[in-house]
Amino acid sequence: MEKMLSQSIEDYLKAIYEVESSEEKVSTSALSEKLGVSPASVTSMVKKLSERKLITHKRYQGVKLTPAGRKIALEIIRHHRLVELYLKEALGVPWDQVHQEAEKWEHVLSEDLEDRIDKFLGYPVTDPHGSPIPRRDGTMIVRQCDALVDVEPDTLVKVVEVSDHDPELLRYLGGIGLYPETEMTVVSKQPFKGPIMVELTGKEYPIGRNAAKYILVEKANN
Amino acid sequence: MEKMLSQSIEDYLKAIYEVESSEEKVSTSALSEKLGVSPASVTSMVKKLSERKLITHKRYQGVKLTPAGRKIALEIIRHHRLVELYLKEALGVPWDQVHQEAEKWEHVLSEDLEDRIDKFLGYPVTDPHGSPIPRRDGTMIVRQCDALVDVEPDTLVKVVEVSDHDPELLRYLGGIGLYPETEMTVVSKQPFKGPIMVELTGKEYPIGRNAAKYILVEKANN
DNA sequence: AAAGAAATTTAGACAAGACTAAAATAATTT
DNA sequence: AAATTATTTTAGTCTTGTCTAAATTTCTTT
Repeated sequence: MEKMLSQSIEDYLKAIYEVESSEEKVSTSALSEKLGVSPASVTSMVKKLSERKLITHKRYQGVKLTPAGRKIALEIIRHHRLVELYLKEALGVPWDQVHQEAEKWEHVLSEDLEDRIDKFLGYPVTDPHGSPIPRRDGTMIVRQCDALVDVEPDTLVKVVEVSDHDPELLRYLGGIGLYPETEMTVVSKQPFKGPIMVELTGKEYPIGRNAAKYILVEKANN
Repeated sequence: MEKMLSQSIEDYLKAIYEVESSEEKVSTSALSEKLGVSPASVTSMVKKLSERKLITHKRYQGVKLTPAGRKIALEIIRHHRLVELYLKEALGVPWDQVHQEAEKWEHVLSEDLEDRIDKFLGYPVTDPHGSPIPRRDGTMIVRQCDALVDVEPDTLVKVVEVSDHDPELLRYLGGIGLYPETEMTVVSKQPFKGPIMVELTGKEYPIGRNAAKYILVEKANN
């Protein structure tokens, strides 16, 4: 018996999940930033979500998802990632555009359609950016990997995941052939916070330090 | 340069278009009924739509779409019908369910995705219920046809269109093999407002008078 | 033509979710 | 430790779209 949740609530829960994944504390300001909404708005929504037992909250100390809240967040993320992959596979939408489309579609996907899409795609486990797709039961496989920016030069790595939030970065990476599963060598890290040079398909390309934070890799078994 | 319209506004414009197609006047109560909101709510939305020049309105006399309003209504209907057909063709959603899914999807379809779906489907002209799909330029082909309820017995007809609003009716019709393009013979009209008997694939089936209002047919060239 | 019924509009309230400005608390610097 | 700065919360407002109840207008009946 699914309760009907507003799109706003779904967006907040998803944002909280995502901040929880990368930061220690889920602060009001982090959510404000992420959702493009004023801090005051976050506070009032946080109050509502607490009342509904979807998060816990101690004044001035950030929020945490309850199991119920996490379940919903993962369901939305599942929708999002299935839709991303579906749009790419079935309709040929380029990988730098699927994210913004999915932001809208994730909220209108029925369970029935979710299942049909899942089946059509052959029960996939990752989306076009390499992010794991949560299962229907609210579990998700998390892989151990490193940010490209932290990898030492002269290492052969395999791309695991690329953040989907910056279309321009995705276009650049797509242009040089850098996708999840791509293997490449970290050649050097230029000094003074300069770019990281990587080699793939025989050529060298620069990747900015900031961008390299959002590219997750694992050491390839060379 | 598309103005961003709320889902409510889109729903009202679509409802007005649909009522305009079948009734003389688009009354407050008809919209109230169709949209499932109170008459008072309709009045206040009507005021807003008038101000935006999407409809014209004379107090106590119903509303009319302006060309701008009609363009938007047809765009939403185009989305709706493309999505209906797409869900059926690409994902195998049964024809009695596509309507309610499309009610949600029609509001989140980008122009780019609209084009991709249109192309995928081979630029179709009708949806799964036989309704014409408006073109991108805001035009729509309207066909001349009769309600099944008005057809004289002993006539060979071809089904043109079936209303998509009652899933149960659609399931029944699907069960007896009655779809758009199906040819059948009107055998008799039972007295005392009894059902209409039709023959298709060698068998006779009853269709209620009320249902028969929502089945549009044309005389087949026998 | 007047009375009653039906439809429409007005008036006022409410919920969701956003905002700004100001107050309260926490963190940082001196 | 006090002062300054940053973060968070409170208080109050706004917009959108809904509602109910009451008033108005139109339609129908006699």
